[in-house]
Amino acid sequence: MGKILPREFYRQDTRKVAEELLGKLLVRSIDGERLSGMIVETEAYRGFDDTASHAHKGPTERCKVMFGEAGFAYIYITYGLHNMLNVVTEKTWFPSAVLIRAIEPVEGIKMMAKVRKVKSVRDLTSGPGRVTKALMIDRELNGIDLTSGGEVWIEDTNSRIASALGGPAFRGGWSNGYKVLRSPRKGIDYADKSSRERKWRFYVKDNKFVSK
DNA sequence: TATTGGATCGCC
DNA sequence: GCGATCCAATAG
Repeated sequence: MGKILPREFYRQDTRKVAEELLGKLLVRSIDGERLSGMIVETEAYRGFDDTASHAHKGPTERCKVMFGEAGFAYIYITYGLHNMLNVVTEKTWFPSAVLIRAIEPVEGIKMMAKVRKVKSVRDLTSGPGRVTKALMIDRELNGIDLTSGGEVWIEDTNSRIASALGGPAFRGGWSNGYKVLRSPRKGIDYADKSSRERKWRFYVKDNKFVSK
């Protein structure tokens, strides 16, 4: 079993956390069963001058978790139907979080498929709304601690990769390492120019679970 | 209190 | 390409 990432990890610069989360294992414990996947795509939302961030004008009822302690979950609904999972980063009162946009399924793939009702494995978790649906994460879990090993947490993956090598989820090159690419963030046309231009989306090159 | 528009997805 | 779907944010 991998080691649960401690609060110190989340207290680092949001862009560093976003990049370092790639390759880590996102775990959902449900009825004693593990559902999990490797994180392959993230986005950083950071500070008062980032007009793409919900929190740039200050705390509101929805986004107040982003102003709290690092290592907690910020979960909200967008477009009236999709739950988005973020991890809070950096210092208290500095609004910052990383959006988990895609994972590569590792454990509990059958259960994910049951919940998602899609044809291909690729469609299970290749987008932020798909990730939360597959892992049965919704805003009931907003504000939970991600460092205490309760319902949701993130693990180091070294031992996990070893045990999973050769498994179906790993065809495609995890055993050979991976390259990180970055780009502007998605779906933020409403933000100002400098915010739109920031390359705060991080993803694993050539991984098929990265969203389109 | 009313209006508006999303950190998307899935089907046409 | 477009409709779904509903809540938070803002304006009045």
